[in-house]
Amino acid sequence: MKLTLLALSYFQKTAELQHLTKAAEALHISQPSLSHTIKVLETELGVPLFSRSGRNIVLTRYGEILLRHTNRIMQELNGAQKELADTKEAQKLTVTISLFAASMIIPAFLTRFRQEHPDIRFEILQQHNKPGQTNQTHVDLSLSSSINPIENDHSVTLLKEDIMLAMPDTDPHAKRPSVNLDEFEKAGFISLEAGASLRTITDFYCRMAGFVPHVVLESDSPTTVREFIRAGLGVSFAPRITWHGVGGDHVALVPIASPNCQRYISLSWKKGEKLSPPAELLKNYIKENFADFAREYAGLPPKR
Amino acid sequence: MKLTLLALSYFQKTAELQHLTKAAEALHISQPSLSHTIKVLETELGVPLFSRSGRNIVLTRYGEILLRHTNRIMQELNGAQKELADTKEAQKLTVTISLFAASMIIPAFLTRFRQEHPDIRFEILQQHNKPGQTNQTHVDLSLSSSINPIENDHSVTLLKEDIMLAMPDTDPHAKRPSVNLDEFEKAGFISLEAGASLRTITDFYCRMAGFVPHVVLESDSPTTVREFIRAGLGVSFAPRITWHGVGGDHVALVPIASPNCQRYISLSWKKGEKLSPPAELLKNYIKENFADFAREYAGLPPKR
DNA sequence: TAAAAATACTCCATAGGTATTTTAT
DNA sequence: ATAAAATACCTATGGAGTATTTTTA
Repeated sequence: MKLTLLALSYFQKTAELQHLTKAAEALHISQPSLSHTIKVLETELGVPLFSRSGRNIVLTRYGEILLRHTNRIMQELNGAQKELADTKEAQKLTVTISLFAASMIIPAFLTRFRQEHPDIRFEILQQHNKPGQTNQTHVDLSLSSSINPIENDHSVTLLKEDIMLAMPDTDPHAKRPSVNLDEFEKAGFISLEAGASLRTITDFYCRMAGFVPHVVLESDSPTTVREFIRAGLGVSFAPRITWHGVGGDHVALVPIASPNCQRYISLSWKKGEKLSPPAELLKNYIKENFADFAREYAGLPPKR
Repeated sequence: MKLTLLALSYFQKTAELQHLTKAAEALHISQPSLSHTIKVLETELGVPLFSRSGRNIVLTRYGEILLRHTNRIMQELNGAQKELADTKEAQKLTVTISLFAASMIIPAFLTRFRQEHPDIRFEILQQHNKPGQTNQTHVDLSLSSSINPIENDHSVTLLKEDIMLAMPDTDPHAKRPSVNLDEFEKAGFISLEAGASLRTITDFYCRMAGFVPHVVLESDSPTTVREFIRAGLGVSFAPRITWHGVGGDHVALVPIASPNCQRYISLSWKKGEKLSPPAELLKNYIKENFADFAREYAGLPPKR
């Protein structure tokens, strides 16, 4: 295939003007060059596209056929370039956020942010640790949790929260002011899938209490977990603030006296690379407002 | 514009397989070459098309956009090539005929030919001597008329016919067995446009008779001419055989005694170049059958 | 004769190749 | 250790140029 878009666009212009010299001028190339390119195109297609009519040239029937298709091809090509440019432009206003924690609370939080910056768009990624898909897409910000606070040049700790136990209000422990984790060695746990950030933390606390939790069901949504608890399927760890939705009718939240179960929610951003303006904006907004927003969301008073 | 169809087709294949090495193999080029071509394409468009996912590659959102458009472009391109090939094929079965004479009789004649060769198609050109349009299209056969018979390596004379005068049957000359042309020195003539083959011949005969015809109206269709004669607008030269349609109700055809007015219809074909099989077929068919067909058409007995 | 297209040649940008390195399983 | 992509560097084809010739109004 020797066909090129260049040759086709030259052909298109030449067909429009039906005049080699003028077309060459309009295309900013020399007349012999255009003449040659057209000839190559004709040889390649095996049909004459133009025929001389006196001093000038006119399209042959083949030329007319090719012109129709060429017009559509060029239109398609321009459409592609325009769509790419538009998408690229839109992407500049998009902040990509990777969520390893606090996924319940984030939609409401971002909704509040959007009231101040309605032109900024978000892209939320939650499909972590999926095999074979080392999520390549560049990520501006990410929210995660850990046992100890994180503080470095590309991360900041936003919030410390206690991890409680959620259980049916029919459970013998439900009325107690607090429980010890080792009392639940034999209990069935409903928890996040292995590898998730909270799961790693709670597994650690269970090991501290001297057992490996017996997981009866894995789910990644607090609302779903609540339904299972209510149905009596088991108990679940419940971060006091960000999983506030777990509590409610027939589900009791009990503090854990020992070990001292807590986690830290932290925000990280791209290291080295400079954040886009909208991402920088959102980063600062999260730093300043996330903790208060979360406590308010959980019905607690603002801290400090 | 550095975009090439080649690069797009490579991209298309690579997108389909999401695998550089396999795509390179399928495209019969080396992997580094393909890698490079894709990179150039990405630079040209200013967006990443693929991103690495572990060992392999996956389309980015930009890649998906481009792929949609590329598929349409390639489809359009294949459509163009197919349509050109089909047209070229059809053209092989088309005979192009240029008519300078006998245009009235030709449709009926070709209809008879088509009964024997229904797959052959015709292209009839009649717009002669149009300024600026030296009809470029290649012509297989042409029919023309002249005062003297033509016989050479690319022409043959088909028919000799008398040229008569057509006039309203109310004209004083209409009942005469024959007339002399000089009697019509003052008459109004209806004739073909200047430059037409018959017009050139009749102008010559008028000059022989000592006058320049006073043309009141030009028309190129015998049926139209007949209507004008019937309306009393003037008289007209009428070749006895090929213009047979001129005679009829209220229009008389009178032989010309002096000068001896006649013309020869001849067939010419491309000189030097070989005729296509259908054109050769039609050439021979015309040579053998045109004269008899014309005489029959004119209600005359076959000659010789 | 002059305007247009075609031809002849020269040059260089780029598609394509081979060899090698980097990246990730 | 191996499969895949990326990089480095070299080669050669074809697109573009200038100069010239051919065609035709």
